[in-house]
Amino acid sequence: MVTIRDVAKESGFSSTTVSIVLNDAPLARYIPPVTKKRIERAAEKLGYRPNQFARSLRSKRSHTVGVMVFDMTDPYCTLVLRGIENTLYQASYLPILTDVHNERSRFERYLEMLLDRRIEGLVVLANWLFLDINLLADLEKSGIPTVLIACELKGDSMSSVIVDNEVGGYLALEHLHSLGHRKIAFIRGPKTLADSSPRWRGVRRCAKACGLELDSRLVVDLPESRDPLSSFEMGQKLTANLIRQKRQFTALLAFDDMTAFGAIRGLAKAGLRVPEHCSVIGFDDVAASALCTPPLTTVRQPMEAMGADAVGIVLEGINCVLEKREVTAHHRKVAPELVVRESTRSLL
Amino acid sequence: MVTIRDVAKESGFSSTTVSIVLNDAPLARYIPPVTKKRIERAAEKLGYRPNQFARSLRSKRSHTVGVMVFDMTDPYCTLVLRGIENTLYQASYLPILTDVHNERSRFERYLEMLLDRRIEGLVVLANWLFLDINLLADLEKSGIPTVLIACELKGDSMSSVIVDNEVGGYLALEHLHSLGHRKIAFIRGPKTLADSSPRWRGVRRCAKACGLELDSRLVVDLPESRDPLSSFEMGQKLTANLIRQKRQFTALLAFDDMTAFGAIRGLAKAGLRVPEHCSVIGFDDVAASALCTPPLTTVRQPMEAMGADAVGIVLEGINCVLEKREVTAHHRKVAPELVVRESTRSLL
DNA sequence: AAGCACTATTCATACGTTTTAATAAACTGA
DNA sequence: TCAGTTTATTAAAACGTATGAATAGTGCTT
Repeated sequence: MVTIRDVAKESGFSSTTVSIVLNDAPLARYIPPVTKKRIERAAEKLGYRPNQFARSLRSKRSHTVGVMVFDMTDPYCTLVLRGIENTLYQASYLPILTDVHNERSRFERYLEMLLDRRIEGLVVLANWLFLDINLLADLEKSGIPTVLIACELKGDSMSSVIVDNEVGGYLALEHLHSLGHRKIAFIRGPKTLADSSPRWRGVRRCAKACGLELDSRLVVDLPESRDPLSSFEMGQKLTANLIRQKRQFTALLAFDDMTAFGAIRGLAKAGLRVPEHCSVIGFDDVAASALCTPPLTTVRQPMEAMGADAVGIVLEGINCVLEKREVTAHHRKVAPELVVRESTRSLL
Repeated sequence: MVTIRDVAKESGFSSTTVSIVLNDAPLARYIPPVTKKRIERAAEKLGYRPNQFARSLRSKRSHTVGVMVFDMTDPYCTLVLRGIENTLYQASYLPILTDVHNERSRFERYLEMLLDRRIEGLVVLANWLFLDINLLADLEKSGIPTVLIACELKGDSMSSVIVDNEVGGYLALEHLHSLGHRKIAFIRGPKTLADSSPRWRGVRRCAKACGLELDSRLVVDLPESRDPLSSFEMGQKLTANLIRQKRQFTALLAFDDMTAFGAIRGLAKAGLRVPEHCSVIGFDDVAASALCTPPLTTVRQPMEAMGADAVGIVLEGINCVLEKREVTAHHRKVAPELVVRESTRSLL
C-alpha cells in the first residue's frame, strides 16, 4: 500500500505539504501551483489512495450513515431505500444497511454495532412494530442525528418523516364515494400501529363531510403481527368472513396494499371479481400494485421522496454537529396522492 | 470518549494488559482470573467501547463487506438481500449497500469508494446488464474475495452463484406440457442477458423430450433494456402483438415474473382471462407472484439461499486471505423449483 | 547454584493521517 | 534598514489500538 509518505518522498516535499495539497486544506492557498502540480502528479503516478482508517481516526468522521430497516421483505422498503441511497450518494456518504427482522435483540445488537462504527447519522425505517421509547435512549444521548421514517415520535431530539395518513384516509374514501359507492367495507390497520388511527380518522372525517353513514358491521381490524405477509393473509380471511356474513358491500377500503391484495384474493375465492362485483382500494402504492391485474387503485406514499427527505434532514443534522450548532428535530408530514387504476369502478 | 488508557488507569494495569484481556489474545492465558475480572469490571464501569477506527488502522481489517446491486427496484433483489444480510449478521460483518442504477459511472465510483473503505469481501448482485470484464480488473488485482450472484464469469478469480437456468426452462415447459398444452407462446429474455439462452435451451430440451414442436411464430424476444419495469411493459406489448396476429395459443411461457405480469395484463386487455383462456408461467418467484390474483405459477429461484450462499463463499474467501491460503473461486449452480399456483390450468 | 521454562506485566512502537505550531525566506512600507 | 507581514514549508504531536520485545518474578530441574 502506498502511503502519504511515499508520495512525499516521490514529490520531494514533506507529508504535511502533501496532505495540505491533496485535501485542499486552508493552508493550500500559500502553496504555489508548481508545487501542487508536482505533488498531484506524484500521487497520481503512485496511485495513492488515502487510508480511510487513519483519516477517520484523525478526523473522527466516518462518512457513513446507518440505515435500519424493520423488515426488508416488506415491499414498502424498496423505494424508500432507493431514495435514501440516492441522496446519500450525491453527498458521498455510504450506507450501512441493517435489517432488524422485527426482533428487539437484533435491534439492540445492530444499534451497538452501528454506534461502534461511528455512523454520523441514522435513518430508521420503522414501518412496523415495537418502537420502544427507551430503546432509543442510547440514541438520544449519542447525539447522532436520527430520522424516523413512517413513525412519528414527538419530541425535539428525533426527526421524522411520515405520510399524512389522515389526508390519505380521506382521499381513499372520497374516491369510493365519488364513484357512487355507499355500502363500503373497511379493513382497518392493527390498533397497535401508529398509522391506523389517523387513517381511520380521515375516513370518518370524509364520511361526515359526504353525509355517508358507516356501517360498523362492515368494519373489521387487522390483528397485530410482525410479519408483513400477515396483512395479506388476514385481508383474505377477513374479507371471506365479511362475505360469509352476507353483508352487502360494493367497495372495500383496505388498510394497505398488502391487505388489499388479500381482500382481492378473498373476493376471487368467493367468485367475486374486482372491480365488476366489488371495488377495492389500497394504501401505499407498493410496486406490485401497478403490476397485478387489475392494477390496484391506491393512495400513494411518495416513498422515494420520503427516503430522500429523511437523508436530507440527517445531512443537515450532521452539518449542525460539525459546526457545533444545535441540532433541531424536523417533523415532516408529506402529502399522499390518490392513484386511480382499475380496481375501482363507478356505480353511476 | 473513554479509551483503553482510561480503562488501564481505572483498573490499575497497563493498556497492553487491558488490550490482551479484552480481546482474549493469545497472551491472555498467562493472565490470572483476578486480573481479568478487575479489568473487565473497569471496562464495564466506564462503558468502554474500542474505537473501531484505531482498531482497523492497526489490524487492517474492516469487518465490512460491500454489497453492490445493479438495480434495487428490481423485485429480485429483496430476498437476495435478506439472505446476504442475515448471513453477514451471523458472522458479525456489516454490509455497505450500493445501488449502481445500471450506470457504468456509478459502478466505477462506488467500486472506488468500497475499495477505499477496505471492504473485506464483495457481493455483486448482477441481475442486470453490462457486466464488463475489464471493469472487474481492478477487483481482480485487489484480491478481495468477490462473488457474483445471477451472473457467471468463468475463471478462477471470481466466484458465482447462479440458478440452473436450463433446468428451470425445462421445468417450466414440462409443467405446461403435462397440463396438456401444445400451442404455447414464448417470450424469451433479451439476447444480451446471460440467463436467456440457457433458459431457452432448457425449453428446447424439454420440447424434444416430449416430442413437442415449437412454433417459431409464437416465439418472441424481449428487447434489451436497463429498466426492470420494461419487461413488464414489453411483456404486455408483445402479448398484445401475439394476440393481434390471431395465432392461437393456450399457454404462455414468460422469461420472468415481470414479463408474466405484463403478459397477463396484455391478455386481460384483450378480454382473455388467466388461467381460463390462457395459462401463464413465469420465472423467479418474486414476492408479487404470490400476492396477485390469480397467483402466478412460476419457477422459483431460491433467492434467499443464494444470497446466503454467496456470503458463505465470501466469508470463506476472507478466511483464506487471513490465513494466507490461496483463494479459490467457487461456481455454484443452484436448482430452481417449480411452484404451481393458479395461473396455469389443465386442459385435460 | 545455575539454568531454564513458565507466568505476569509493561515499554515502546507502528498503523497513516491531519493539524498546530514553528521556521525561514521573501516581500512590504516607512 | 528594520520591523512587520505574507508566503512556503516542515517537524512533531496526536488520534486509540495491538503487538513484538523486554522485564522480572516464580518454580522446577539438574
